Amino acid sequence: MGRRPTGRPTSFDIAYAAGVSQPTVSRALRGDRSVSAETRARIEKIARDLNYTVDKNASSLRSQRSNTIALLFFEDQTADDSKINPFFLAMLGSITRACANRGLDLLISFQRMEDDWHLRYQDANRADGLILLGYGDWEIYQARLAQLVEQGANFARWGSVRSETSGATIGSDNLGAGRLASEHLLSLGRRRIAFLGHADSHYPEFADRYEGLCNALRDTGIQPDPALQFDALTNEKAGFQAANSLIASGEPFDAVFAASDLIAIGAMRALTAAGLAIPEDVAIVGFDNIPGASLTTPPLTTVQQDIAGAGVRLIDTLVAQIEGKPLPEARLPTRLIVRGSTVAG
Amino acid sequence: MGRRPTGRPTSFDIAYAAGVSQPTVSRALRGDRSVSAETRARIEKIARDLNYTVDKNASSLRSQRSNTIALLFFEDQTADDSKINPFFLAMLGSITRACANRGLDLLISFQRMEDDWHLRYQDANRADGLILLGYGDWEIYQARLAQLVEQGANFARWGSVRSETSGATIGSDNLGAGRLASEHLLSLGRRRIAFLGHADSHYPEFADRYEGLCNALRDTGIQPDPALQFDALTNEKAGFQAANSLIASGEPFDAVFAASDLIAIGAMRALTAAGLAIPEDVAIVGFDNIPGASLTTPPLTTVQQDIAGAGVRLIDTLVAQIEGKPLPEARLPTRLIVRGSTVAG
DNA sequence: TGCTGAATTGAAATGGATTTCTCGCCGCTT
DNA sequence: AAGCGGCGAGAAATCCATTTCAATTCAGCA
Repeated sequence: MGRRPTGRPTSFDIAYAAGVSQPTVSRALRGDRSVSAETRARIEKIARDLNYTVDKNASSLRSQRSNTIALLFFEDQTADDSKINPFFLAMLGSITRACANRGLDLLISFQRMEDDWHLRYQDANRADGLILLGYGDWEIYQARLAQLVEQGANFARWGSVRSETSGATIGSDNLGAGRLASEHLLSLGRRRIAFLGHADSHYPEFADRYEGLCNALRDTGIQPDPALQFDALTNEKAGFQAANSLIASGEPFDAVFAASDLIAIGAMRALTAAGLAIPEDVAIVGFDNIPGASLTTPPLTTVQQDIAGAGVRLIDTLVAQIEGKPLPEARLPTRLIVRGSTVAG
Repeated sequence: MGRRPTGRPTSFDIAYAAGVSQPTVSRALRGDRSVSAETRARIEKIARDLNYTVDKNASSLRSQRSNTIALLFFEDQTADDSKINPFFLAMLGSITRACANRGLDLLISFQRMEDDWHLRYQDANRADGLILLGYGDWEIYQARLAQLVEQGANFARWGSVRSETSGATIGSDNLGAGRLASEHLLSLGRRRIAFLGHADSHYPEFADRYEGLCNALRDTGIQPDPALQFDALTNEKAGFQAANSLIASGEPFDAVFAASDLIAIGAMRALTAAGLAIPEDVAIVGFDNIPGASLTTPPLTTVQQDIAGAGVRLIDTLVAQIEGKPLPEARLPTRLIVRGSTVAG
């Protein structure tokens, strides 16, 4: 509730104390160059002494710029509060930091993919732009995006850089990352690499990773075997089930490339339960390098995305879009973290 | 009074279309009872048709109420973006959901304990109230809190409910939780229980957990041994070091109560490295039930805090404070999650 | 000397809602 | 019939900074 009994000082109070007009105060504090250095210094001192801060609401109202960006986060499933995808949670930290460095405020909101989140901040004009973070069925997602574009909203999203999207998209080089992980497995002599994760166009990031795997296989002279691909959404249970399907299929395999760490963790449980030794019988690689990845037995080899860079890049892109400037490079490099799930010892 | 060809519609546009005055539109859409049901219905329909939403900036400016709360998050150490305490990250989801249910927007900001975070949102009046989430040296924390109180800020914080704080505090029943974990270990026949974590007044939550341990010991007729308490901040490295100190001390021990899961995970690494079998030689209990806790070898027995409830309670408390109503119960119950680190099999 | 233009600053308009004040009107009291 | 309370709605004031436009000063220059 605003209005403390004391009442905060306004720019008029500062102006009065400094013996200038109120607009001059506004200009001085905003760093407008048309105010003489001397006057500005005086005003700034008084503002500090009086503990004055500009009223963001008034400022935003007049200038139609809020210096705030809204982060929309959404998932397919889950209504369980506490089980948010750790990868996105980590991204949150990075985005927050990036906003702080640019002097932007961050408004955050969790939604489910099915919600009409595209309307929430459409133009309630609390935010200058949107960051979209989440995953889920691409069909639904795409429809929402189209509406945002139609509304003329500024937004940047995290996702597959390849899919023909409307709007600015930032993402890891999933194709390259898939290749990276696969070449690691191939270099270990593995030849029958199973892929756990959806590989269709509804989940473009996973599809890219799968394609990276296929490319690496072909380059080694191996024909990718569709029988070794098993659908899985990104959670432990899906990974567990997918691995069981793989085992039950009877297809021979000596390695698993999981589309995410959560899938990998579930899969490891299934593999171990089936009496398979990791990494001796089956080498396994995950994706994301979530905090828990180093805690599994054996520790999980995985692909690390550049989370710290992602936040900065997303904000940079969004700001560039708002200001109508050219957008920065969309693809971020990845790094392979080799642990015990592929290399014993 | 015609509508500008460009730009979103305003309340004037709605008023014109409905043949009423502009304040009437405002009242109708806010549910003010002084507008007849019939008029309101007409206005609401037109507003929907014209895709009108109230301008939050204008609304907040005039009413001095933003329907927004700010979440301030801070830690002692770390400037590493991606390594945010998983427990607080989980809390974030819960708080977000609670805000959404109450129609509140959430502004979020990460800070370091040393920063002057208490000033940032003091009265920049974007937010009606603050939620404080973090930990760190109580001396610094307390000083900041005092300033907030002095500024007349509304806030609710997560922390130790016992310490004489100014302002509304919500927290787990750490005393009871410490007893809970300890009684579990005692029931398993363990008698030399080491505590890893600060136990002094600078870290009140940890101190409470330690005191819970001491109480449980005394009730069983055992005198708590200060030689079995080792300082540790809440991260893996500190846990690793504390456990090594414990081992090096030569004190006999058959159980470890870690003040947090991160400490416990670090400690397990140290214990295992020293050739001690978990749980045979040493049983270990953590605190928080972070996502990784079930992934350790063996899986970690831990105390689970009511995260979903915490978000709701924090928001309820904050809103109650803003509206000057009586505050809800401050202490939340905890639950023991028994896993392999205390009970084999 | 008189004129031009850059540098500062002020007065007034502006942004879009909420709040206060006022008024007409209806039904009901006395 | 005069008086009164309450309801519904409009007019105007208000919230506080930003923006536009106009005014003043002073240096530079012909």
